[in-house]
Amino acid sequence: MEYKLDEIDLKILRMMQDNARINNSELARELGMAPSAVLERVKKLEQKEVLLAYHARVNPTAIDQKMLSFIFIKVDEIIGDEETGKLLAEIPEVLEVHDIAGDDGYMIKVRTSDSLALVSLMRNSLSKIQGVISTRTIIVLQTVKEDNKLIIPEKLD
Amino acid sequence: MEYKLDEIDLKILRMMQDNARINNSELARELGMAPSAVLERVKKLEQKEVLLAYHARVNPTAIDQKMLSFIFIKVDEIIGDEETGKLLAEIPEVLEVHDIAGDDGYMIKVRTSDSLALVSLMRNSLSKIQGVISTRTIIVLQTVKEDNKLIIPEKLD
DNA sequence: TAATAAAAAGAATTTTATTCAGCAAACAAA
DNA sequence: TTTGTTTGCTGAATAAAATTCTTTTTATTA
Repeated sequence: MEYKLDEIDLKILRMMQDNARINNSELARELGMAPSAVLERVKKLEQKEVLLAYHARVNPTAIDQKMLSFIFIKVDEIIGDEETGKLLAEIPEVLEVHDIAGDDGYMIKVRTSDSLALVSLMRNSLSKIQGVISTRTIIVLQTVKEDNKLIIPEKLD
Repeated sequence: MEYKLDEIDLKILRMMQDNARINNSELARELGMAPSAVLERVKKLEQKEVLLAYHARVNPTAIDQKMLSFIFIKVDEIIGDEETGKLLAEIPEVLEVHDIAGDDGYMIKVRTSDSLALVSLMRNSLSKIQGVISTRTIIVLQTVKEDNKLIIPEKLD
């Protein structure tokens, strides 16, 4: 399942990360390669799960999801901790689920329309999940940056 | 600058969020509309900043960015707090910067290759930013979910 | 070095993007 | 209501891109 990325692959990743809707011909032009060759590389990158998905980033305020919060969730270790994470991930308002070090268990990222919706999510969804002992909520007042663009190196050794 | 989204817009957003590389003809087919009409809508959504960007999601492990952490950053309130957020956002390893409630100041999301790189980032970049008083780091052991897909409603009132 | 495999180029064909004219519904103002 | 205006759609024409396949080149390795 190993796959070594060369400079061309990394360039492709960089361009696709910046603009996932760039067309194949444009990619090929920028790389100085034939479109067919580039297409093959892209398909291979998808197949090897280097390129995981292409997402449009939607403005949350435009669809009335003005509230962002992070919630630390302490989990009963005796209950299946693995399972708890999966259940959290199934909640649509939950955008991210991270298993964290320390005794907190999980940290999740949640978007809701407002604080009322957050409270009802916690009451109706979170608290019903097996193994959830307690929660601590961090309220985001303002987001300064939120592109999840990774640093793509020039080359990998 | 207001813009009310109808059901068709919301369908477009949903499809684009799921697969940003869907082509315009396919969109049109699914919507039962002419490609030209759909194209116009997409352009308008971009122009109105409802569609903010299109990102390829790259597998972090494939490019050797195995470590994920969140850092709480306490900021001297007397120094320009606004400014501090911007400076944090400029660090490429910093994927997200959130201004949070309470006395912590900011919470940032950081990806590095390993813990060494994290430490050096904190020493070389974070600590040099004006106004940063202290930091508290949360280490992510494992990520269960990390698509930042919002809930797109059927309709908006 | 010859054989084999992998990657790229190039060409042909299908599909898509893009532009634009024309039409109809919605809207606003008189 | 009437008129003029705007908005959003269709449909057609053309340019551009995607996709497939064959050939060629480059790398790999036995």
